[in-house]
Amino acid sequence: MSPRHRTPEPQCQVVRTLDIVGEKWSLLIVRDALRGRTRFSEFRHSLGAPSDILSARLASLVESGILEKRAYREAGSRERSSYHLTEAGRGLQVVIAAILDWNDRFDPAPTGPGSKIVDASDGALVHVAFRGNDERIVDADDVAIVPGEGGNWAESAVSR
Amino acid sequence: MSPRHRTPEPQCQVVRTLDIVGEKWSLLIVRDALRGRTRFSEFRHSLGAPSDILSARLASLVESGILEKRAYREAGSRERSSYHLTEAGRGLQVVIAAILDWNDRFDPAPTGPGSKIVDASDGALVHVAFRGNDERIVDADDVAIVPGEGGNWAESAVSR
DNA sequence: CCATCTGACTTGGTATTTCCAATTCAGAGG
DNA sequence: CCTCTGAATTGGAAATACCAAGTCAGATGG
Repeated sequence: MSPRHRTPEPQCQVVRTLDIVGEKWSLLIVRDALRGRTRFSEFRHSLGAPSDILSARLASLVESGILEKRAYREAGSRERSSYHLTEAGRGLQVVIAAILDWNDRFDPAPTGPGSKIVDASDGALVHVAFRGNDERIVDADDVAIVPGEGGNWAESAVSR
Repeated sequence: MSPRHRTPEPQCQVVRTLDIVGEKWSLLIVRDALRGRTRFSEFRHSLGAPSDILSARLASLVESGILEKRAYREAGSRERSSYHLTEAGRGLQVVIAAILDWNDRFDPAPTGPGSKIVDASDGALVHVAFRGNDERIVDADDVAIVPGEGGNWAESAVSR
């Protein structure tokens, strides 16, 4: 079940991240969680995912520290589990937001955007951008992705 | 082959985007393309993906306007195809960058980051952040994802 | 020309993953 | 007990990915 542990451990951040949220439904669960959903039945209804994979994905997201499992009890029901974003899970908001921005720009839904990102204080629209070490905004055309310390890009099949 | 066209067309931007780059290998191909790779053999070597699915993914990325197919000819070889990012494809750099940032922060590779994002002019590190309508940086804790015009979040299984 | 080489696909068979329906399971309540 | 409800599991069908081998087109070379 777990692509969470592989041999050897990949160094590419994209591969590492996809190992955590790259399986089908995983990122949509995170999106739903960011929308405030916490329960199995809520995810099930809003996503329409099969219950067996939903069950598996929730477990795997808990295992990788994206969600945290808590117990809750509704009056007249037995104890059940709810799933809450951890700090790491909330951190994925930027990734989701980048996806929203990208899609609005390059593949907008005819009915208009399903979600938008706003400043919680005033409701103003917010977008994702590149920021330098100071608070300066850097134009997307001026940034480049270059190898880091752990990066051997030229290697074959190891950049995974 | 094509999840590119579905019934009905999903309004959630995340679903729409995953329909384009959510299949296995797709986003890694984009990452490689951002690193400057353009040829089938280059993708094949650096990714280690099976040639049949690499072939299918390249075709599907071309079809959805992320990559553009061009012909090239190496001295002493027959004409072949190379794959270049379109504007939409280059736009995915922000998404990739957000993933890099997230992974560095919450799941860093023991050997150090495989890639980093820099300002091309001075090589300084650059990060992904939220930006308001002016050039003001908005703290991640102060942003919220809310329904847009096309968003009926409460609905069941339609938020797909 | 016919044979051979090389890189880019295809193909055929197997393994893995997802899907779906039906079932089980754990309590709560009658 | 018997039933109800929501979460999780099971078994089998379908889709997807994987792997090795084969094709195919055009260059090179006898």
